[in-house]
Amino acid sequence: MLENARGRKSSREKILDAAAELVSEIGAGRLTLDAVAERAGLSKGGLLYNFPSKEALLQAMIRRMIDQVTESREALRPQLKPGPNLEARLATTTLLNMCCDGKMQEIATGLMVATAENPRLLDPVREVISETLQRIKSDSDDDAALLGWLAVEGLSNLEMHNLSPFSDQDRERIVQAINRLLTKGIAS
Amino acid sequence: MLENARGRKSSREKILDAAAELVSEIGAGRLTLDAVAERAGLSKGGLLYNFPSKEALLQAMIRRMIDQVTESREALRPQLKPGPNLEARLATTTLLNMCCDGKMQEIATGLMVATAENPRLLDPVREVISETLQRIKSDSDDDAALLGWLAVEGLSNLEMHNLSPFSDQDRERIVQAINRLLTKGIAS
DNA sequence: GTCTATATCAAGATAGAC
DNA sequence: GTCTATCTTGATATAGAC
Repeated sequence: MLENARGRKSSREKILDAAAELVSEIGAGRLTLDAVAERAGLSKGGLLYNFPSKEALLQAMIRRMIDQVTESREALRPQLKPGPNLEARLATTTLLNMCCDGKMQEIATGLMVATAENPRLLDPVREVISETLQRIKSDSDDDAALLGWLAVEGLSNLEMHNLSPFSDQDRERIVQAINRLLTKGIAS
Repeated sequence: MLENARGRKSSREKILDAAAELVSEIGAGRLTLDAVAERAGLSKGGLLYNFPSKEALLQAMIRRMIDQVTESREALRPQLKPGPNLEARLATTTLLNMCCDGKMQEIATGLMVATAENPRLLDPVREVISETLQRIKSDSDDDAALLGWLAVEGLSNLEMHNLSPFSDQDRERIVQAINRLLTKGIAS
């Protein structure tokens, strides 16, 4: 899907890669078509052939980020043992994994550009989040699942913006506490 | 502090108000000095006398947002009954209150502009978050406080970007669950 | 499908009058 | 302290050649 018959990345993919890299390197507000074109190894005209406007490019960036998250979650599904709060565990683990390999930064800053340029670009994200909530609700009885999910949202948001005050040790304890919450629930 | 001897707002304050309003109305990426000046009721020259550059304006916006959060927290302090996890309860309640009156949106989008233009503008925010963590750690023994705080961070982040999938009913349940967590801890 | 050249414009910032 | 006028830059987008 991502490569053509010869096994080489399409211009489209190269452009999206370049844009994602740039956004995490130079910051969201400084993403320009010139820079993207140069990084992707083609001219601005070539870029604008593939994406007729900057907004089209941003839209495609968001779309791809969403698809990556979904893919990660489904790749993880067969590895988790069934049990209570499975969907919540899937959602949280997926997010936590992404934080570590730098992808999350790209996603965050990508979203940043999106909201800065045009809040409507976030519509597909809204939809995914809504679906995730349904999923989590559909397989959990208590509120622990929601709390755990929200805590991970909070943690990854902080990490996305380089605002996390936690040491590695702190983070490890927190992750374990969230897992405990998802398996044992809130004290009654 | 915010008003001069005649009880009228200073230009500085009018400008900061205007900028905050605009950011929540037209989006972070579209905040221009022209627009701010017009909304504040003065010329661009006048604006640039008060804030010599756009970056200076953004910096002041961030500063004021932080101060508002701190003030809210300290105003709340005498109203909460002492007990376990007081600092965590203060932090979470403050955040949750701000979400409701629209201020939070302004803050969020303000931060958005900041990161888009220049990640370093977030340095003071980093500092505040770090202080908050110290505060919370210093008066709680378990991890429930951290989890509750993170969950509220997650919730308010979603609400800040208009991404919250929760109904009023959902939200109410979640807030209660967080309070339960902060008073009763995680099941062991 | 990709390139170069160019039109167009918006925005930040400066200078100097009042 | 605020205004108007102007400079300058940088970025999106178009047009048409290859």
